[in-house]
Amino acid sequence: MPKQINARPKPEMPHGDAPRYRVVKQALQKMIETGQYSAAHALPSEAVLAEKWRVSIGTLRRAVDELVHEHVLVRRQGKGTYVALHSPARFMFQFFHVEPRWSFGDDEAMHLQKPAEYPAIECLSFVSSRASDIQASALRIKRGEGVFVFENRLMLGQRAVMRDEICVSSGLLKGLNEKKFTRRSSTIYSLYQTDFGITVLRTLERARAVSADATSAKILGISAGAPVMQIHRLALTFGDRPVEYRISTLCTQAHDYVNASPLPAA
Amino acid sequence: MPKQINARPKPEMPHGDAPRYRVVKQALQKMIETGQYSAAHALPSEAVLAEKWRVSIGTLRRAVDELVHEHVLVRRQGKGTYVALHSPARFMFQFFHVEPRWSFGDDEAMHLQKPAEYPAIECLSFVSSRASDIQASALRIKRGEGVFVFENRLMLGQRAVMRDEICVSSGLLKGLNEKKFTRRSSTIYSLYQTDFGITVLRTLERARAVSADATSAKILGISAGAPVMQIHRLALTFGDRPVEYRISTLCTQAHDYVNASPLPAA
DNA sequence: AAGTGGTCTAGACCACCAT
DNA sequence: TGGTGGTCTAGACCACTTA
Repeated sequence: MPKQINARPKPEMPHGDAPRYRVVKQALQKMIETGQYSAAHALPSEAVLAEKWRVSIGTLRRAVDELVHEHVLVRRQGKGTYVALHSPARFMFQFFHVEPRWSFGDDEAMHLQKPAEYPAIECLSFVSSRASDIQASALRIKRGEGVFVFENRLMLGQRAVMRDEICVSSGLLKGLNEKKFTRRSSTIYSLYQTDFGITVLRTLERARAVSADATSAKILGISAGAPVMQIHRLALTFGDRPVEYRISTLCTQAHDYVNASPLPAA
Repeated sequence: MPKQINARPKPEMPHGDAPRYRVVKQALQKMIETGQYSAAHALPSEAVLAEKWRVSIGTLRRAVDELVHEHVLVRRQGKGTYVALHSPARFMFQFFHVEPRWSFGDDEAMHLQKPAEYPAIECLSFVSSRASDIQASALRIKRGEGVFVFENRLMLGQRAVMRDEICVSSGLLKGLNEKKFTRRSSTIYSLYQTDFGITVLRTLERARAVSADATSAKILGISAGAPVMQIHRLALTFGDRPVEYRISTLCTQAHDYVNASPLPAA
Protein backbone atom coordinates (compact mmCIF):
# COMPACT_ATOMS: atom_id res chain seq x y z
CA MET A 1 0.00 0.00 0.00
CA PRO A 2 1.49 3.33 -1.09
CA LYS A 3 2.13 6.07 1.37
CA GLN A 4 -0.40 8.88 1.56
CA ILE A 5 1.75 11.94 1.70
CA ASN A 6 0.07 14.41 -0.58
CA ALA A 7 -3.40 14.45 0.89
CA ARG A 8 -4.48 17.29 -1.33
CA PRO A 9 -8.09 18.09 -0.49
CA LYS A 10 -9.56 18.32 -3.94
CA PRO A 11 -12.53 20.57 -3.09
CA GLU A 12 -12.53 24.21 -1.98
CA MET A 13 -11.14 25.51 -5.25
CA PRO A 14 -12.67 28.94 -5.77
CA HIS A 15 -11.80 29.44 -9.42
CA GLY A 16 -12.63 26.04 -10.74
CA ASP A 17 -9.22 24.97 -11.84
CA ALA A 18 -6.79 27.60 -10.62
CA PRO A 19 -3.88 26.02 -8.79
CA ARG A 20 -3.75 26.75 -5.09
CA TYR A 21 -0.66 28.94 -5.27
CA ARG A 22 -2.53 31.21 -7.65
CA VAL A 23 -5.56 31.35 -5.40
CA VAL A 24 -3.33 32.29 -2.51
CA LYS A 25 -1.59 34.85 -4.68
CA GLN A 26 -4.86 36.52 -5.57
CA ALA A 27 -5.91 36.55 -1.93
CA LEU A 28 -2.61 38.09 -0.90
CA GLN A 29 -2.84 40.64 -3.68
CA LYS A 30 -6.33 41.61 -2.59
CA MET A 31 -5.16 42.19 0.96
CA ILE A 32 -2.29 44.35 -0.23
CA GLU A 33 -4.57 46.25 -2.58
CA THR A 34 -7.03 47.04 0.17
CA GLY A 35 -4.32 48.10 2.55
CA GLN A 36 -4.74 45.25 5.02
CA TYR A 37 -1.04 44.72 4.63
CA SER A 38 0.83 48.00 4.41
CA ALA A 39 4.39 48.88 3.65
CA ALA A 40 4.95 49.98 7.22
CA HIS A 41 5.32 46.51 8.72
CA ALA A 42 6.45 43.19 7.42
CA LEU A 43 3.80 40.71 6.37
CA PRO A 44 3.22 37.76 8.68
CA SER A 45 5.92 35.14 8.24
CA GLU A 46 5.63 32.55 5.51
CA ALA A 47 4.89 29.85 8.04
CA VAL A 48 1.96 31.83 9.41
CA LEU A 49 0.62 32.70 5.96
CA ALA A 50 0.89 29.08 4.89
CA GLU A 51 -1.11 28.04 7.92
CA LYS A 52 -3.67 30.78 7.29
CA TRP A 53 -4.51 29.44 3.85
CA ARG A 54 -3.90 25.81 4.77
CA VAL A 55 -1.18 25.24 2.20
CA SER A 56 2.34 23.98 2.55
CA ILE A 57 5.16 26.46 2.87
CA GLY A 58 6.38 25.59 -0.61
CA THR A 59 3.04 26.50 -2.14
CA LEU A 60 2.85 29.72 -0.15
CA ARG A 61 6.35 30.61 -1.30
CA ARG A 62 5.37 30.10 -4.90
CA ALA A 63 2.53 32.61 -4.51
CA VAL A 64 4.87 35.11 -2.92
CA ASP A 65 7.49 34.42 -5.60
CA GLU A 66 5.16 35.67 -8.29
CA LEU A 67 4.27 38.82 -6.39
CA VAL A 68 7.93 39.52 -5.80
CA HIS A 69 8.54 39.07 -9.50
CA GLU A 70 5.87 41.64 -10.25
CA HIS A 71 7.44 44.08 -7.78
CA VAL A 72 4.40 43.95 -5.53
CA LEU A 73 6.37 42.46 -2.63
CA VAL A 74 10.01 42.45 -1.64
CA ARG A 75 11.72 39.83 0.48
CA ARG A 76 14.44 40.66 2.97
CA GLN A 77 16.25 37.65 4.26
CA GLY A 78 16.27 37.45 8.01
CA LYS A 79 13.76 40.30 8.31
CA GLY A 80 10.56 39.50 6.51
CA THR A 81 8.48 40.16 3.43
CA TYR A 82 7.28 43.70 2.76
CA VAL A 83 4.92 45.52 0.44
CA ALA A 84 7.14 47.09 -2.22
CA LEU A 85 7.60 50.84 -2.00
CA HIS A 86 8.31 53.17 -4.87
CA SER A 87 11.82 54.47 -4.32
CA PRO A 88 13.96 56.66 -6.54
CA ALA A 89 16.01 53.55 -7.32
CA ARG A 90 12.94 51.66 -8.46
CA PHE A 91 11.79 54.64 -10.48
CA MET A 92 15.07 54.79 -12.33
CA PHE A 93 15.14 51.05 -12.86
CA GLN A 94 11.59 50.41 -13.90
CA PHE A 95 10.03 53.61 -15.16
CA PHE A 96 12.63 56.11 -16.31
CA HIS A 97 13.93 55.38 -19.77
CA VAL A 98 16.18 58.34 -20.44
CA GLU A 99 19.98 58.19 -20.45
CA PRO A 100 22.77 60.46 -21.61
CA ARG A 101 23.71 59.70 -25.19
CA TRP A 102 26.39 57.19 -25.99
CA SER A 103 26.91 54.78 -28.81
CA PHE A 104 27.15 51.01 -28.64
CA GLY A 105 30.63 51.46 -29.98
CA ASP A 106 31.72 53.34 -26.88
CA ASP A 107 33.38 50.77 -24.64
CA GLU A 108 33.85 53.17 -21.79
CA ALA A 109 30.18 53.89 -21.47
CA MET A 110 28.99 50.37 -22.20
CA HIS A 111 31.00 48.42 -19.73
CA LEU A 112 31.76 50.92 -17.03
CA GLN A 113 28.14 51.35 -16.17
CA LYS A 114 27.91 54.63 -14.36
CA PRO A 115 24.99 54.98 -11.97
CA ALA A 116 22.15 56.65 -13.85
CA GLU A 117 21.54 60.19 -12.74
CA TYR A 118 18.29 61.07 -11.04
CA PRO A 119 16.55 63.97 -12.78
CA ALA A 120 15.80 67.26 -11.08
CA ILE A 121 12.08 67.93 -11.41
CA GLU A 122 10.64 71.41 -11.64
CA CYS A 123 6.91 71.99 -11.52
CA LEU A 124 5.78 74.52 -14.13
CA SER A 125 2.06 74.46 -13.49
CA PHE A 126 -0.61 72.67 -11.53
CA VAL A 127 -4.30 73.08 -12.25
CA SER A 128 -7.54 71.42 -11.31
CA SER A 129 -9.67 70.89 -14.36
CA ARG A 130 -12.24 68.71 -16.13
CA ALA A 131 -11.37 65.67 -18.20
CA SER A 132 -11.30 66.03 -21.95
CA ASP A 133 -12.57 63.16 -24.07
CA ILE A 134 -9.11 61.75 -24.51
CA GLN A 135 -8.10 62.15 -20.89
CA ALA A 136 -11.37 60.65 -19.73
CA SER A 137 -11.19 57.53 -21.80
CA ALA A 138 -7.51 57.01 -21.10
CA LEU A 139 -8.25 57.17 -17.37
CA ARG A 140 -11.53 55.30 -17.80
CA ILE A 141 -13.58 58.04 -16.21
CA LYS A 142 -16.38 60.16 -17.65
CA ARG A 143 -15.77 63.25 -19.71
CA GLY A 144 -15.97 66.29 -17.48
CA GLU A 145 -15.05 64.55 -14.25
CA GLY A 146 -12.40 66.27 -12.18
CA VAL A 147 -8.75 65.84 -13.00
CA PHE A 148 -5.49 67.39 -11.90
CA VAL A 149 -3.22 68.42 -14.71
CA PHE A 150 0.34 69.38 -14.04
CA GLU A 151 3.39 70.10 -16.03
CA ASN A 152 6.98 69.34 -15.13
CA ARG A 153 10.37 70.03 -16.55
CA LEU A 154 13.08 67.44 -15.98
CA MET A 155 16.71 68.43 -15.87
CA LEU A 156 19.71 66.19 -16.18
CA GLY A 157 22.99 67.89 -15.38
CA GLN A 158 21.81 71.49 -15.86
CA ARG A 159 20.20 70.56 -19.13
CA ALA A 160 16.44 70.52 -19.79
CA VAL A 161 15.66 67.15 -21.31
CA MET A 162 11.97 66.46 -20.89
CA ARG A 163 8.61 68.14 -20.51
CA ASP A 164 5.90 66.09 -18.82
CA GLU A 165 2.20 66.85 -18.98
CA ILE A 166 0.54 64.68 -16.38
CA CYS A 167 -3.16 64.02 -15.88
CA VAL A 168 -4.70 62.13 -12.97
CA SER A 169 -8.25 61.70 -11.74
CA SER A 170 -9.01 63.93 -8.78
CA GLY A 171 -11.49 61.33 -7.63
CA LEU A 172 -8.72 58.81 -7.27
CA LEU A 173 -6.15 61.14 -5.73
CA LYS A 174 -8.53 63.11 -3.57
CA GLY A 175 -6.81 66.03 -1.92
CA LEU A 176 -3.75 66.21 -4.12
CA ASN A 177 -2.59 69.77 -4.52
CA GLU A 178 0.36 71.73 -5.76
CA LYS A 179 1.85 72.03 -2.32
CA LYS A 180 1.80 68.31 -1.66
CA PHE A 181 3.11 67.79 -5.10
CA THR A 182 6.02 70.19 -4.97
CA ARG A 183 6.89 69.42 -1.37
CA ARG A 184 7.00 65.68 -1.89
CA SER A 185 10.12 63.96 -0.66
CA SER A 186 10.50 61.30 -3.29
CA THR A 187 9.09 60.33 -6.68
CA ILE A 188 5.59 61.05 -7.88
CA TYR A 189 4.68 57.37 -7.81
CA SER A 190 5.93 57.27 -4.26
CA LEU A 191 3.55 60.12 -3.45
CA TYR A 192 0.62 58.29 -5.03
CA GLN A 193 1.48 55.27 -2.97
CA THR A 194 2.27 56.77 0.40
CA ASP A 195 -0.33 59.52 0.52
CA PHE A 196 -3.15 57.96 -1.48
CA GLY A 197 -2.65 54.23 -1.30
CA ILE A 198 -2.38 53.93 -5.07
CA THR A 199 0.44 51.72 -6.27
CA VAL A 200 1.63 52.02 -9.84
CA LEU A 201 2.62 48.55 -11.00
CA ARG A 202 3.46 49.01 -14.65
CA THR A 203 3.19 51.39 -17.58
CA LEU A 204 2.31 51.30 -21.26
CA GLU A 205 4.20 53.66 -23.50
CA ARG A 206 3.74 54.66 -27.11
CA ALA A 207 6.44 56.89 -28.58
CA ARG A 208 6.86 58.81 -31.80
CA ALA A 209 9.02 61.46 -33.37
CA VAL A 210 7.44 64.87 -33.88
CA SER A 211 8.50 68.45 -34.46
CA ALA A 212 8.67 70.43 -31.26
CA ASP A 213 5.83 72.89 -30.85
CA ALA A 214 6.53 76.41 -29.63
CA THR A 215 5.69 75.66 -26.00
CA SER A 216 7.81 72.55 -25.73
CA ALA A 217 10.65 74.21 -27.60
CA LYS A 218 10.69 77.07 -25.16
CA ILE A 219 10.60 74.78 -22.15
CA LEU A 220 13.37 72.59 -23.51
CA GLY A 221 15.45 75.48 -24.80
CA ILE A 222 15.52 74.29 -28.39
CA SER A 223 14.21 75.77 -31.60
CA ALA A 224 10.61 75.18 -32.59
CA GLY A 225 10.33 72.44 -35.18
CA ALA A 226 13.33 70.51 -33.92
CA PRO A 227 12.70 66.75 -33.83
CA VAL A 228 11.73 65.48 -30.37
CA MET A 229 10.21 62.30 -29.05
CA GLN A 230 6.68 62.40 -27.80
CA ILE A 231 5.86 59.62 -25.38
CA HIS A 232 2.33 58.80 -24.29
CA ARG A 233 2.35 56.85 -21.05
CA LEU A 234 -0.47 55.21 -19.17
CA ALA A 235 0.39 54.11 -15.63
CA LEU A 236 -1.60 51.18 -14.25
CA THR A 237 -2.32 49.76 -10.82
CA PHE A 238 -3.84 46.46 -9.70
CA GLY A 239 -6.24 44.95 -12.19
CA ASP A 240 -4.70 47.19 -14.87
CA ARG A 241 -6.77 50.10 -13.70
CA PRO A 242 -5.37 53.37 -15.10
CA VAL A 243 -3.92 55.86 -12.63
CA GLU A 244 -2.12 58.47 -14.66
CA TYR A 245 -1.96 59.62 -18.25
CA ARG A 246 1.21 61.41 -19.19
CA ILE A 247 2.57 62.96 -22.34
CA SER A 248 6.32 63.44 -22.29
CA THR A 249 8.27 65.48 -24.76
CA LEU A 250 11.87 64.35 -24.83
CA CYS A 251 14.75 66.30 -26.28
CA THR A 252 17.11 63.73 -27.76
CA GLN A 253 19.94 66.05 -28.67
CA ALA A 254 22.11 64.69 -25.90
CA HIS A 255 20.00 61.86 -24.46
CA ASP A 256 18.39 58.63 -25.61
CA TYR A 257 15.21 56.76 -24.85
CA VAL A 258 16.45 53.34 -23.76
CA ASN A 259 14.72 50.00 -23.76
CA ALA A 260 16.26 46.66 -22.82
CA SER A 261 14.24 43.68 -23.97
CA PRO A 262 13.62 41.20 -21.15
CA LEU A 263 16.14 40.17 -18.54
CA PRO A 264 19.72 41.30 -17.86
CA ALA A 265 20.80 37.64 -17.96
CA ALA A 266 21.33 36.25 -14.47
CA MET B 1 17.32 12.24 17.42
CA PRO B 2 16.11 14.35 14.50
CA LYS B 3 15.41 12.79 11.17
CA GLN B 4 18.05 13.19 8.51
CA ILE B 5 16.04 14.00 5.46
CA ASN B 6 17.95 16.76 3.77
CA ALA B 7 21.33 15.09 3.48
CA ARG B 8 22.69 17.90 1.41
CA PRO B 9 26.28 17.09 0.58
CA LYS B 10 27.92 20.38 1.38
CA PRO B 11 30.99 19.99 -0.84
CA GLU B 12 31.22 19.90 -4.63
CA MET B 13 30.11 23.49 -5.10
CA PRO B 14 31.86 24.81 -8.19
CA HIS B 15 31.23 28.51 -7.71
CA GLY B 16 31.91 28.77 -4.06
CA ASP B 17 28.50 29.80 -2.90
CA ALA B 18 26.19 29.49 -5.86
CA PRO B 19 23.07 27.51 -4.99
CA ARG B 20 22.82 24.16 -6.70
CA TYR B 21 19.88 25.13 -8.91
CA ARG B 22 22.02 27.89 -10.34
CA VAL B 23 24.95 25.57 -10.94
CA VAL B 24 22.63 23.20 -12.75
CA LYS B 25 21.18 26.09 -14.70
CA GLN B 26 24.61 27.18 -15.90
CA ALA B 27 25.47 23.62 -16.86
CA LEU B 28 22.24 23.27 -18.79
CA GLN B 29 22.78 26.60 -20.48
CA LYS B 30 26.28 25.58 -21.52
CA MET B 31 24.97 22.41 -23.12
CA ILE B 32 22.31 24.32 -25.01
CA GLU B 33 24.83 26.94 -26.08
CA THR B 34 27.21 24.33 -27.46
CA GLY B 35 24.46 22.51 -29.27
CA GLN B 36 24.56 19.35 -27.19
CA TYR B 37 20.85 19.83 -26.76
CA SER B 38 19.23 21.07 -29.94
CA ALA B 39 15.78 22.28 -30.77
CA ALA B 40 15.14 19.17 -32.82
CA HIS B 41 14.45 16.82 -29.92
CA ALA B 42 13.17 17.25 -26.44
CA LEU B 43 15.68 17.41 -23.62
CA PRO B 44 15.93 14.37 -21.37
CA SER B 45 13.10 14.26 -18.88
CA GLU B 46 13.34 16.17 -15.63
CA ALA B 47 13.77 12.95 -13.69
CA VAL B 48 16.76 11.98 -15.83
CA LEU B 49 18.33 15.43 -15.66
CA ALA B 50 17.87 15.51 -11.90
CA GLU B 51 19.64 12.19 -11.62
CA LYS B 52 22.40 13.36 -13.95
CA TRP B 53 23.32 16.24 -11.68
CA ARG B 54 22.41 14.44 -8.47
CA VAL B 55 19.80 16.93 -7.38
CA SER B 56 16.19 16.49 -6.43
CA ILE B 57 13.55 17.03 -9.03
CA GLY B 58 12.45 20.22 -7.31
CA THR B 59 15.90 21.71 -7.62
CA LEU B 60 16.19 20.66 -11.24
CA ARG B 61 12.84 22.23 -11.97
CA ARG B 62 13.94 25.47 -10.45
CA ALA B 63 16.92 25.60 -12.80
CA VAL B 64 14.68 24.90 -15.77
CA ASP B 65 12.16 27.47 -14.51
CA GLU B 66 14.70 30.24 -14.87
CA LEU B 67 15.72 29.20 -18.36
CA VAL B 68 12.08 29.06 -19.37
CA HIS B 69 11.63 32.52 -17.99
CA GLU B 70 14.52 33.77 -20.10
CA HIS B 71 13.00 32.16 -23.20
CA VAL B 72 15.90 29.74 -23.54
CA LEU B 73 13.69 26.71 -23.00
CA VAL B 74 10.01 25.99 -23.45
CA ARG B 75 8.02 23.36 -21.60
CA ARG B 76 5.24 21.35 -23.20
CA GLN B 77 3.16 19.43 -20.76
CA GLY B 78 2.97 15.76 -21.57
CA LYS B 79 5.63 16.06 -24.27
CA GLY B 80 8.85 17.38 -22.87
CA THR B 81 11.12 20.41 -22.56
CA TYR B 82 12.59 21.93 -25.71
CA VAL B 83 15.17 24.48 -26.69
CA ALA B 84 13.23 27.63 -27.61
CA LEU B 85 13.04 28.48 -31.28
CA HIS B 86 12.67 31.94 -32.76
CA SER B 87 9.26 32.04 -34.36
CA PRO B 88 7.40 34.93 -35.96
CA ALA B 89 5.17 34.96 -32.90
CA ARG B 90 8.15 35.30 -30.58
CA PHE B 91 9.63 37.97 -32.81
CA MET B 92 6.47 40.05 -32.61
CA PHE B 93 6.15 39.54 -28.91
CA GLN B 94 9.69 40.08 -27.78
CA PHE B 95 11.57 42.07 -30.41
CA PHE B 96 9.23 44.05 -32.62
CA HIS B 97 8.07 47.26 -31.04
CA VAL B 98 6.08 48.90 -33.81
CA GLU B 99 2.30 49.14 -33.86
CA PRO B 100 -0.26 51.08 -35.86
CA ARG B 101 -1.07 54.37 -34.17
CA TRP B 102 -3.87 54.61 -31.70
CA SER B 103 -4.41 56.71 -28.63
CA PHE B 104 -4.95 55.54 -25.08
CA GLY B 105 -8.31 57.19 -25.34
CA ASP B 106 -9.42 54.80 -28.05
CA ASP B 107 -11.38 52.08 -26.31
CA GLU B 108 -11.82 50.04 -29.44
CA ALA B 109 -8.13 49.66 -30.01
CA MET B 110 -7.17 49.31 -26.37
CA HIS B 111 -9.45 46.55 -25.29
CA LEU B 112 -10.19 44.73 -28.51
CA GLN B 113 -6.59 43.77 -28.97
CA LYS B 114 -6.20 42.90 -32.59
CA PRO B 115 -3.41 40.51 -33.46
CA ALA B 116 -0.36 42.55 -34.37
CA GLU B 117 0.45 42.43 -38.04
CA TYR B 118 3.66 40.80 -39.19
CA PRO B 119 5.71 43.15 -41.37
CA ALA B 120 6.61 42.37 -44.96
CA ILE B 121 10.39 42.62 -45.30
CA GLU B 122 12.07 43.69 -48.50
CA CYS B 123 15.83 43.47 -48.89
CA LEU B 124 17.27 46.58 -50.51
CA SER B 125 20.94 45.68 -50.44
CA PHE B 126 23.36 43.12 -49.12
CA VAL B 127 27.10 43.66 -49.11
CA SER B 128 30.16 42.05 -47.61
CA SER B 129 32.42 44.68 -46.14
CA ARG B 130 34.91 45.58 -43.41
CA ALA B 131 33.92 46.80 -39.97
CA SER B 132 34.10 50.50 -39.25
CA ASP B 133 35.26 51.63 -35.84
CA ILE B 134 31.74 51.93 -34.57
CA GLN B 135 30.56 48.63 -36.01
CA ALA B 136 33.65 46.86 -34.71
CA SER B 137 33.37 48.01 -31.16
CA ALA B 138 29.61 47.46 -31.07
CA LEU B 139 30.16 43.87 -32.21
CA ARG B 140 33.32 43.53 -30.14
CA ILE B 141 35.49 42.61 -33.09
CA LYS B 142 38.50 44.40 -34.55
CA ARG B 143 38.21 47.27 -36.97
CA GLY B 144 38.53 45.95 -40.51
CA GLU B 145 37.30 42.44 -39.78
CA GLY B 146 34.68 41.12 -42.18
CA VAL B 147 31.05 42.04 -41.72
CA PHE B 148 27.87 41.64 -43.69
CA VAL B 149 25.83 44.79 -44.00
CA PHE B 150 22.33 44.68 -45.32
CA GLU B 151 19.45 47.02 -45.60
CA ASN B 152 15.78 46.20 -45.32
CA ARG B 153 12.51 48.00 -45.76
CA LEU B 154 9.60 46.93 -43.60
CA MET B 155 6.05 47.36 -44.79
CA LEU B 156 2.91 47.25 -42.71
CA GLY B 157 -0.27 47.20 -44.75
CA GLN B 158 1.21 48.56 -47.99
CA ARG B 159 2.92 51.32 -46.10
CA ALA B 160 6.68 51.68 -45.66
CA VAL B 161 7.30 52.15 -41.96
CA MET B 162 10.90 51.29 -41.23
CA ARG B 163 14.34 51.14 -42.74
CA ASP B 164 16.80 48.75 -41.11
CA GLU B 165 20.55 48.85 -41.59
CA ILE B 166 21.90 45.64 -40.16
CA CYS B 167 25.50 44.70 -39.47
CA VAL B 168 26.75 41.27 -38.40
CA SER B 169 30.18 39.72 -38.12
CA SER B 170 30.95 37.46 -41.06
CA GLY B 171 33.16 35.44 -38.75
CA LEU B 172 30.21 34.59 -36.59
CA LEU B 173 27.73 33.96 -39.41
CA LYS B 174 30.13 32.27 -41.77
CA GLY B 175 28.54 31.59 -45.12
CA LEU B 176 25.63 33.98 -44.84
CA ASN B 177 24.75 35.45 -48.21
CA GLU B 178 22.03 37.38 -49.89
CA LYS B 179 20.38 34.26 -51.23
CA LYS B 180 20.13 32.61 -47.83
CA PHE B 181 18.95 35.87 -46.45
CA THR B 182 16.22 36.61 -48.93
CA ARG B 183 15.11 33.00 -49.27
CA ARG B 184 14.76 32.48 -45.55
CA SER B 185 11.45 31.03 -44.43
CA SER B 186 11.02 32.86 -41.16
CA THR B 187 12.51 35.73 -39.18
CA ILE B 188 16.15 36.83 -39.34
CA TYR B 189 16.75 35.66 -35.79
CA SER B 190 15.31 32.33 -36.75
CA LEU B 191 17.85 32.17 -39.59
CA TYR B 192 20.73 32.98 -37.23
CA GLN B 193 19.54 30.22 -34.95
CA THR B 194 18.68 27.46 -37.38
CA ASP B 195 21.47 27.92 -39.91
CA PHE B 196 24.26 29.22 -37.70
CA GLY B 197 23.49 28.03 -34.19
CA ILE B 198 23.40 31.59 -32.88
CA THR B 199 20.50 32.34 -30.57
CA VAL B 200 19.52 35.93 -29.92
CA LEU B 201 18.33 36.15 -26.33
CA ARG B 202 17.73 39.84 -25.80
CA THR B 203 18.34 43.28 -27.23
CA LEU B 204 19.41 46.71 -26.07
CA GLU B 205 17.82 49.66 -27.81
CA ARG B 206 18.57 53.37 -27.72
CA ALA B 207 16.13 55.59 -29.58
CA ARG B 208 16.03 59.25 -30.54
CA ALA B 209 14.15 61.64 -32.75
CA VAL B 210 16.01 62.96 -35.78
CA SER B 211 15.25 64.60 -39.10
CA ALA B 212 15.04 62.09 -41.91
CA ASP B 213 18.04 62.17 -44.23
CA ALA B 214 17.53 62.03 -47.98
CA THR B 215 18.10 58.28 -48.25
CA SER B 216 15.75 57.31 -45.45
CA ALA B 217 13.16 59.77 -46.68
CA LYS B 218 13.20 58.23 -50.11
CA ILE B 219 12.95 54.70 -48.76
CA LEU B 220 10.10 55.61 -46.45
CA GLY B 221 8.32 57.78 -48.94
CA ILE B 222 8.36 60.90 -46.79
CA SER B 223 9.94 64.30 -47.23
CA ALA B 224 13.54 64.82 -46.19
CA GLY B 225 13.77 66.52 -42.82
CA ALA B 226 10.56 65.00 -41.48
CA PRO B 227 10.89 63.83 -37.87
CA VAL B 228 11.58 60.09 -37.59
CA MET B 229 12.79 57.82 -34.83
CA GLN B 230 16.25 56.39 -35.10
CA ILE B 231 16.72 53.24 -33.07
CA HIS B 232 20.11 51.69 -32.38
CA ARG B 233 19.78 48.06 -31.45
CA LEU B 234 22.35 45.60 -30.25
CA ALA B 235 21.23 41.95 -30.24
CA LEU B 236 22.92 39.68 -27.70
CA THR B 237 23.34 35.96 -27.28
CA PHE B 238 24.55 33.85 -24.33
CA GLY B 239 26.98 35.66 -22.08
CA ASP B 240 25.76 38.94 -23.54
CA ARG B 241 27.98 38.48 -26.56
CA PRO B 242 26.89 40.84 -29.37
CA VAL B 243 25.49 39.26 -32.52
CA GLU B 244 23.98 42.06 -34.56
CA TYR B 245 24.13 45.84 -34.64
CA ARG B 246 21.15 47.46 -36.28
CA ILE B 247 20.07 51.02 -36.95
CA SER B 248 16.38 51.38 -37.63
CA THR B 249 14.72 54.46 -38.99
CA LEU B 250 11.06 54.48 -38.09
CA CYS B 251 8.41 56.61 -39.69
CA THR B 252 5.95 57.49 -36.94
CA GLN B 253 3.36 59.20 -39.06
CA ALA B 254 0.94 56.32 -38.67
CA HIS B 255 2.75 54.01 -36.25
CA ASP B 256 4.18 54.10 -32.74
CA TYR B 257 7.16 52.62 -31.00
CA VAL B 258 5.62 50.71 -28.10
CA ASN B 259 7.10 49.66 -24.80
CA ALA B 260 5.28 47.95 -21.95
CA SER B 261 7.13 48.08 -18.66
CA PRO B 262 7.38 44.62 -17.03
CA LEU B 263 4.65 42.04 -16.92
CA PRO B 264 1.14 41.93 -18.40
CA ALA B 265 -0.19 41.11 -14.91
CA ALA B 266 -0.97 37.41 -14.56
C1' DA C 1 19.18 32.73 20.61
C1' DA C 2 15.14 33.34 18.17
C1' DG C 3 12.92 34.43 14.00
C1' DT C 4 12.88 35.25 9.10
C1' DG C 5 13.53 34.05 4.37
C1' DG C 6 16.60 30.76 1.09
C1' DT C 7 17.80 26.16 -0.38
C1' DC C 8 16.98 21.32 -0.81
C1' DT C 9 14.99 16.77 -0.46
C1' DA C 10 11.89 12.62 -1.45
C1' DG C 11 7.97 11.47 -2.81
C1' DA C 12 2.75 11.48 -4.15
C1' DC C 13 -0.68 12.61 -7.21
C1' DC C 14 -2.75 15.17 -11.28
C1' DA C 15 -3.20 16.69 -16.21
C1' DC C 16 -1.81 16.15 -20.62
C1' DC C 17 -0.01 13.67 -24.73
C1' DA C 18 1.30 9.95 -27.34
C1' DT C 19 0.81 5.10 -28.81
C1' DT D 1 -0.99 2.67 -20.90
C1' DG D 2 3.25 4.81 -19.98
C1' DG D 3 5.87 8.97 -20.06
C1' DT D 4 6.17 13.98 -19.50
C1' DG D 5 5.60 18.16 -17.16
C1' DG D 6 2.51 20.63 -13.24
C1' DT D 7 1.10 20.89 -8.47
C1' DC D 8 1.63 19.95 -3.68
C1' DT D 9 3.34 18.26 0.69
C1' DA D 10 6.18 17.89 5.12
C1' DG D 11 10.08 18.64 6.84
C1' DA D 12 15.35 19.59 7.40
C1' DC D 13 19.00 22.58 7.29
C1' DC D 14 21.39 27.08 5.95
C1' DA D 15 22.12 32.21 5.96
C1' DC D 16 20.93 36.41 7.55
C1' DT D 17 19.14 39.90 10.90
C1' DT D 18 17.98 41.56 15.33
C1' DA D 19 17.86 41.59 20.07
